[in-house]
Amino acid sequence: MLGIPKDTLRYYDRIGVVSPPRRENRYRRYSREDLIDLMNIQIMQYADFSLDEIKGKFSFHRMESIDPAYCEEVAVFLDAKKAETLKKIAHLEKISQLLSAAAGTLRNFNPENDQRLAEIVRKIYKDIQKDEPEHVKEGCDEIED
Amino acid sequence: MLGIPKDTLRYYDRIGVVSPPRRENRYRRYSREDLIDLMNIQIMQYADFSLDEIKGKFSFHRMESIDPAYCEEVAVFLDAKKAETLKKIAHLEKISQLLSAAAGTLRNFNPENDQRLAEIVRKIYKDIQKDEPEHVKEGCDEIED
DNA sequence: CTTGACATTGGAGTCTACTCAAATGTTATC
DNA sequence: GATAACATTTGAGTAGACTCCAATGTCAAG
Repeated sequence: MLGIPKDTLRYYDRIGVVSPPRRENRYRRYSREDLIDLMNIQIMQYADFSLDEIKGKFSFHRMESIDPAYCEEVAVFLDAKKAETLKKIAHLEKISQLLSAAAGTLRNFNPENDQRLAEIVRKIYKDIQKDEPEHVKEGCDEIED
Repeated sequence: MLGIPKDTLRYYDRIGVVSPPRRENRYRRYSREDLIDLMNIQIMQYADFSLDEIKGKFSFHRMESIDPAYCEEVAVFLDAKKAETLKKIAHLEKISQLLSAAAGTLRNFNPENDQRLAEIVRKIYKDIQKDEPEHVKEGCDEIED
């Protein structure tokens, strides 16, 4: 119905993401609620959430009354994810620039293009190093070959 | 020197990404060229290339003269990667909208927010389905519970 | 010559989200 | 009742990029 392979449904059951009740023959029977859960999972996977993050959250439709504290908790979680997403976008935009510049330099080797590329690479290199700043700078002249 | 753990360097050697020559004692000795390769790898990993994609490419500095055909080949490869990157950005922008709308709806449950969220979700659902269109639509009313 | 701190190797483990296989159980049809 | 087409389970395999381990080799200092 949702295009989810059966092995995947069994996997979800195993890890406790969506565990439908069973009939007497032990066959799984998915209720409307379960389907809604599964659709939510599809959406959230599209939005880069891991199954672990998805687990348990977003079962509002199973609740009698809506708990505002819980809503706020989830909203905060979504905000964090959004901040992360914006960071990723910024990252990809830098990559996009890098790729353009690199292709440009490859196509014609003028110093202007080369300059531009070098600068972008330098910026990105700084970004990489600030992500893992535990290493020392010195010693870049110890090679002989 | 570059902040790459030794096990990672050995791994790169094993899979043939960067295989430095050895001394008589079989110890690896990284030349300046190797270092440049490793830096390029860091940059390319930042740009979402897999080690497999990186392998062998981008050893321009080892070449005597620059082969324009090879340059063009790599440039085309970079163009493809850029197109992919732009798609990813568009995807993440949708996600960003989704997350805002979802958080908004959670914080105050007015029909306007709800409407907006529902519409975004609908759009995304279409996107998901066009990515894997092999499943049938009918049969959404076979549940009884 | 021993000790410690490095290096080497092959092989195994990690993580995530499936995906597949083999052995067995259930159900509908002929 | 036999057979096909489903369902069930446990357990293992996949990809990618590491990461860790044990056994062993190399080297400089004391």
